[in-house]
Amino acid sequence: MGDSGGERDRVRTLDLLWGTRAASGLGRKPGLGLDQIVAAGVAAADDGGLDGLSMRRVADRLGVGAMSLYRHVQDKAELLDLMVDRVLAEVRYDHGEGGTGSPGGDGWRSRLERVARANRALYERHPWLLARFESRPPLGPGTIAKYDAELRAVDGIGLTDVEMDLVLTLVLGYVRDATAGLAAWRSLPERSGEGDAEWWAAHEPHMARVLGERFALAARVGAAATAGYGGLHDAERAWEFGLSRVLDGVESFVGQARS
Amino acid sequence: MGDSGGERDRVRTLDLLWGTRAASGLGRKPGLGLDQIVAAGVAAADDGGLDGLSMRRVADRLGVGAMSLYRHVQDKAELLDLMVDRVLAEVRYDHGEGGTGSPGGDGWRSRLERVARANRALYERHPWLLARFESRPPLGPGTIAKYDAELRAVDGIGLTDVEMDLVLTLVLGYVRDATAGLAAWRSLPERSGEGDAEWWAAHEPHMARVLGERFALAARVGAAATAGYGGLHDAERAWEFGLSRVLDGVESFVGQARS
DNA sequence: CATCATTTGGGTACGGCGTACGCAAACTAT
DNA sequence: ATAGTTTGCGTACGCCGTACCCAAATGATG
Repeated sequence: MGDSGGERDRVRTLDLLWGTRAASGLGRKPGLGLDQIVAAGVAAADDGGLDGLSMRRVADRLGVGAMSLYRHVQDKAELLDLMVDRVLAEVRYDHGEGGTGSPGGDGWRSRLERVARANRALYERHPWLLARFESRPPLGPGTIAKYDAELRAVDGIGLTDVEMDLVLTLVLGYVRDATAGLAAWRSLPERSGEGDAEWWAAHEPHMARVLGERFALAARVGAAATAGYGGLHDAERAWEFGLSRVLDGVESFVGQARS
Repeated sequence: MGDSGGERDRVRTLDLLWGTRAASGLGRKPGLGLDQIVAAGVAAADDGGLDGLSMRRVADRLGVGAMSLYRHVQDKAELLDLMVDRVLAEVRYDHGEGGTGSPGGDGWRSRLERVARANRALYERHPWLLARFESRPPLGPGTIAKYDAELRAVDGIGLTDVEMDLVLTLVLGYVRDATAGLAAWRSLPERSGEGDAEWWAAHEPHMARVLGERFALAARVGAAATAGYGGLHDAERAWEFGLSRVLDGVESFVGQARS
């Protein structure tokens, strides 16, 4: 989503993120603050999605002209970067130290699980974050604070620094993908106005023809997977299943890394 | 990426996908085929990305007017759905039956790994697929053929139908997310024209201030994670690490499901 | 062959987008 | 009072998806 062809100043974006501006004091006083713009952007994206987010719409929300935003922001892409860092700052943890286990710290699994669920909640609060996955936003205070807090979940359990990062990347990646799957599944019936039953009814004639021929396995498993408990419940089950599996994979790794 | 607010006929899209059209034979002969349009769309997206994909551009590639496409396709969104199904049809497998292990079939892990690598190759051939993750496209022949072939990797190893689907969803989800991470990491220096060194140089002054204060852990681990072997090699390592971890998680599940 | 119904190709146009450019207003320093 | 600097924003340009409509091409019917 498109910052391709971008030639904008990344260092200036960092200054914006960390609040390091010159602010010479001269000239007309700004009646419009960067924080308000970013907040309006987040609000606009929260209801309306990334598609509904336009510079004019953000400006309307603030009661200013569209071009006024460009006095504080270089690009729409830069505004999006600032928005990301702002919502990442919302995440808070307070996993102190131990959890279930011994004082050496064996509650890492429950801590990682808490990290996963917090991230899922974040994505559900701001679904447009899911569509920003392909660009690596600059490291702002919100991004780093979140990273720092989440590293604490896997700190001191016998992993090297690189391994801690690898584990965290894996878990966060799983959460993003699984949450995207949940959101897509949830938005499907609402978009076409059909329930799950009608959706399958529309697909069935095509499935039936193909069932006895080449794709018998797909037809059988697909039916079982979606018709089992009803669409939404199934997506929830997939979330729990995947999370357990990922944590199992981490657990076997942590076990042998400690050896 | 917007098909929000879509009210288009999904059944007609299915007919297009499976080649079930009326084709009354009357009227002017079509000088433009649906296949050519979809192929041109894929080609346009391959070089230029999803941002660069516009109806006018696809039409130019075919030497026709932009509005001519709408005789064969309802929407841009429908064209995208057709494009997705077409590229999914590219994936081919020939995992016969056994692999490394006993005739009962214990080569599932290598088969799943082959599935994962094939999907990564697919995403690298068509990076725009990564940005289409949030919409669940209709089940066309390419989608189902791929699903069927991939289910074969986990068929007959003691899992229920639902569990087979869950495992496959988990692995494919990991591949998508990890590949997106690789792509984002790769595109970062090319976008700003900087190498990894300059990127860190730009971030360093801000990191330094924060290092001793609140986010010491993040600063230490972040530096270790990215500076270890150089950016790109690290991303490759993250891919292998995550894949092994996911497969480990599946393995422990398969083991206890067989009990 | 003439006529009509039907289907395809595509030109024009509309509303929305990101944003380059330039000017008027507001403010500080002199 | 004047100059210099910064902010707000109106206008305009080139993109985009696509609604609408008409001309060209073809099969069916007389």
